[in-house]
Amino acid sequence: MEKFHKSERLCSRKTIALLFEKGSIFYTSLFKIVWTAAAGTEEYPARVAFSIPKKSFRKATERNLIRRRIREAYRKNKKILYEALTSAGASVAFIIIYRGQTIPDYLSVEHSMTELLGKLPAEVSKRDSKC
RNA sequence: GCAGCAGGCUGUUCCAUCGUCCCGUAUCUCGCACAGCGAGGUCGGGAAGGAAAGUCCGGGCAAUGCAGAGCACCAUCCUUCCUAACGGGAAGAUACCCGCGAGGGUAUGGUUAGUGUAACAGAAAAUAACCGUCCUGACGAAAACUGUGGCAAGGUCCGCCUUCGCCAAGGCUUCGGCGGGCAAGGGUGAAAAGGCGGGGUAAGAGCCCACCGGUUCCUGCGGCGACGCGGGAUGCCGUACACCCGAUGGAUUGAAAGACCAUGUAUACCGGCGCUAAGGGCUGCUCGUCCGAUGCCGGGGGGUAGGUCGUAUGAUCACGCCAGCAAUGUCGUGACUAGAUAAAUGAUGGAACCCGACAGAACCCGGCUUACAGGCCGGCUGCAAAU
Repeated sequence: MEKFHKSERLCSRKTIALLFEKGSIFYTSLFKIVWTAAAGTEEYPARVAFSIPKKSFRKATERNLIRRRIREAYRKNKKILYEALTSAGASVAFIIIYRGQTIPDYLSVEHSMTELLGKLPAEVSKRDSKC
């Protein structure tokens, strides 16, 4: 199923603040990702939040449109991430921040999203091996 | 028909699949401490705007706080009405400006009192004088004219008369600079010393007079009123803005307000001792008055994360009747119309057309302002044509 529950989203303001303080960062063509390893007690292996900077997009309608497209792309493709994470036995919390300066169409968002979701488990295992 | 004026309404639609938030006294499954609660599914219903925006006014709601006096500050300012209230709205008043017109825009408490300012231009922005105009002034120059007196020559009826003649002083004219009068005309300006005509004068001027416009006072009628239409007297009269004077209003914070539950620890709060200095107390300052840090002792409840309420039945919306020019109000009937809390409307495929503007709720209302593709409705004006 391609649902998107509340428990899959990042809801706590405290963990978001913590992420920006201590999280690891990597980039894809459209996004900046801030992530950290999670406790692993949750129902789902990942919790996510989306952010579009107010600096680039002054109008609320524009930010809404971009966030909805990103979220839709995540919802449709999250199973790639989930499979990789459950097989590795890891769980993460992360924020996707949009980097572009123009409003993207859905196809380019989806393309960049699959790139991101492939990259994130690799980053996680890379850090695990370091430690 | 074309061009325009003011106003009102509207703000892409449909189908399929997947997904988000909320609601349900619909239903199924699972868990637990099992008349219940929680999680998930299925079914049904609902899910952004006319400006949701700017946060510019006015309220509601909430917390804190409030002896008083003086001075200052800010906002508002024609009238009547509407409204919970407003700096908003409706209907009007007066003046000026724009438009052929339908109409539109701007201004508005008081002050013939006082003070200040008035860019640029202009002579001058208020004890006016550049050009101009005049000489009731003195002086100089010029040449023509005029009469008077004297001289000369000539004539003579011996009274005087005549002269392109000469001299003297004057008149008049013109010019020059000096001095003075004037506020008519010109030009400048947002604004130029009430307007216009006559008398008057050297020339002029409210200097005087008639009419007109205004000021102040008295007064009749109409209007709830701002005011309007008149009558009488007075007097000779600049404009704008600010200060000024008056009336009314002004506590602060803002839903991250605030209330509660649960959890179990920095120190709010109270009392005493001590200290009385900073500081705080309804916009600011001063006076006055009240409180009063730190420290010590005792009492005592709270930080952070989470949840519930606040939080959507309201100055609500729709329709109708009545009252009113209208804003709006009374009454009746019906409706329930987003409620999130890192924050909900999207994606994909297809179809239609005029190919979709400005733009996203965050405590809630009433306004104002700003942004905006297009479409619809009736009313009115001008022009053209027809009758």
